[in-house]
Order: sequence, then C-alpha cells, then structure tokens
Amino acid sequence: MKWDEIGTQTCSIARALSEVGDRWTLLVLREAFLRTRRFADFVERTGAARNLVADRLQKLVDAEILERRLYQTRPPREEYRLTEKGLDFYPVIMALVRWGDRWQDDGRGAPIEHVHQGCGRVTHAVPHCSECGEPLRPQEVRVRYGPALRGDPPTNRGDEIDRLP
Amino acid sequence: MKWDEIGTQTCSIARALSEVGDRWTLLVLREAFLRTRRFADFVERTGAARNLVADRLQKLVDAEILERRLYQTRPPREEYRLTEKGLDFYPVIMALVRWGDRWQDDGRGAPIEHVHQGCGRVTHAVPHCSECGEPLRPQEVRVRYGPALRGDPPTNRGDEIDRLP
DNA sequence: GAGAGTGAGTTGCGAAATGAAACCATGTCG
DNA sequence: CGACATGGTTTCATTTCGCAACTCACTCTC
Repeated sequence: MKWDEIGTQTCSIARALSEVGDRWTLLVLREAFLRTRRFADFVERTGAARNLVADRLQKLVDAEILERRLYQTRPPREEYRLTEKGLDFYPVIMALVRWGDRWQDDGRGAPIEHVHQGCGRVTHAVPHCSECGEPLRPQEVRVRYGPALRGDPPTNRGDEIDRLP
Repeated sequence: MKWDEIGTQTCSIARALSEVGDRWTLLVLREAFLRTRRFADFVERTGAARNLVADRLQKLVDAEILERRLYQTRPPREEYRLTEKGLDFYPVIMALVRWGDRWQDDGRGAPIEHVHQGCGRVTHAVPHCSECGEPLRPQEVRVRYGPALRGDPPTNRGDEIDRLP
C-alpha cells in the first residue's frame, strides 16, 4: 500500500497520519506551537531542506491545519498560523513532548518547560477520561468496534486478544 | 539535515520522533495497542510492505519500545509486545485517535470506540495539568527554556513571540 | 519420509521521495 | 540604480519505498 492510500483506511490514526504523519510535518507543527510563523524560521529551526518545508507548509495549509495570513502589506509578508483544527492538535504535541522528556532525556533535563498559567507551575499533560475525569490508563480501556466498522471487525491470530502486556 | 541526525537536536519532540516519527512506525504502534502481536498481523493490518514491517519492528525492539517474546516452543514462535516505555506512548496514540475522530470523520462515526472500565462509558482522552488537574488549553500554557537549553534560547523573527492565534 | 503448509522474514529492482545547493521573483532601502 | 531580505522553485545525485518473489526452519499429513 502506498502512503497516499493510507487515508482511506477506516482508522482514525491512519487518517490522522495521512495529514500529519510525516517526519518533517510533525517538526513543523512543533514549531508552529512554539510560535514560529515565518518560512525562514521554519527552515532554520526544523533543520529540514527548504523545498521540504515549502511542501509541508503547503500541505498543512491545504489540510486547513495552518493558514497563511498577511501580517504586513509593504512589502507583502505572510505568516503561517494554526487554525482551530491545528490548535486542536495540541494534545498530540504535548503527549509527544512528555514521552520524549521521560524516555529520551540525556541527563540535562527537559529542553523546554511548560508553565500552566492556571496554577503557575511547570506542567505536563496527563490524559484523563472525558466522561468521568479520572486519569486514563491503557489497561483500563477496552476497545470496541464503532459505527464505522460494525460488520467487519478485524481479528488477531492467537487467542489473548484483549489484554495488554 | 538528514533524518537520522534529528535525534541530536536538543528537543524532546525531535528525539521522540527519531524513534517513532516514521509513518509506518506509528501505524505499527497503533496495532500494538490494539493487541496485535504477530508479524503476519502487523503486515496485514498496517498495509505496509513486509520488509518495512520487519525493519520497523526491529527498530522498535532496538529502542526498547517493543520486546520480542517467545510464546511457544514447538515450533518456536515469537511475538512483539509493548514494554513499559512502549505502554507509556499511550497518551500519544489516544491523542491521535481523538484528533482523527474529530477532524477526519467521514460521517460514519468513529471506527473504534474506547470504553473506560472505570466508568463504563465511551471515552476519549483530554489532557489535564499534571499539577493542578485542570484541563490544559494551549493558550494557557507558556513555554520556557528548560535546564538543557539555558544559554542559547532560539528566537523567532518578528515580535509577537508568545501568543498563539 | 516425501510433500504440502505455515510463520517469519530476506532479496532484488524499478519508482518515488529526500537533501543540498543553486537559482529566481518580488519588494524595500540607500 | 544596486544591495538586501524574504520566500520560495529547480536541479540532480542519493535514499528510501513498494511490490513480488524467494528462503528458511519447522510441522503436519499421508
């Protein structure tokens, strides 16, 4: 299967990845959340080649994750800003940061700290249940095939289907 | 910059992506969380080519995100299971699922539903502040350079540094 | 014990994507 | 006018992908 057919899988992750699942795309999005907005800054701070940055920015604009906005008229200059859809990607970024901080720490501590304005402390994101508000642990979540998949639930070989390690 | 130098960036996301930032790697991880454990199932359900699945599984094992475990001796068969590090990637997966469900819905509803055993309801993950427990909104989080970056904080061109759209 | 079957990969090769550097277009400033 | 600055394209050698075919170890059936 080619990558551009991935979005046709009946899977939320596959469809999400078809828009943002590219290596450089995710780095570009990281920068967007760090308030980077201009082409040259994206190039410099992601470390990607100019043509790739141009391509990825365009794709993100097409996907309505970023929007190009004029911020001065003389000379005309545009910047890339997160749309609502883009802003809503925040949980993924925060989750990645948290995982990187925990498991790829080089001993010097976190490169970036997030300060929650609400309580004033250095924070990281913890996933909570949208319904009861309790923290979500993978072992406490069971998977069920939803409306879009009823009828052809894929099955695994082997028997121990529904238990994580 | 080539992709395999990305992990040297002083950035949690870059380092995280150097291990899991590949398109297929993320789909393989999705399957791991859906309790897929065997080579043939990974191939079938991700839709990736066999050699790529073999390569990505090996890299995930090297990164100690999955481990290969013997589950029967005659014939010798091994399965891939999430390690603690792998399990800790759960928030990223849940965040991706949530984003995909919200923004790439094709009108048929979510392909997969997650049922929280704690409260019995269909849930999705909401990021909360690790310190005060309140939901985290990107606009309420300020970024600060941490221990590993003090001294050379990168700056953006333009002035409006610390505000999201 | 010959032959088929199964699971888990490896190999080979044409097509596509990437990385680096050079080039271009537009507009401002002195 | 010519020098900068910004924001890209173009070109082209190098990598990586995607697919099919092949291998290898083992078991099961006849």
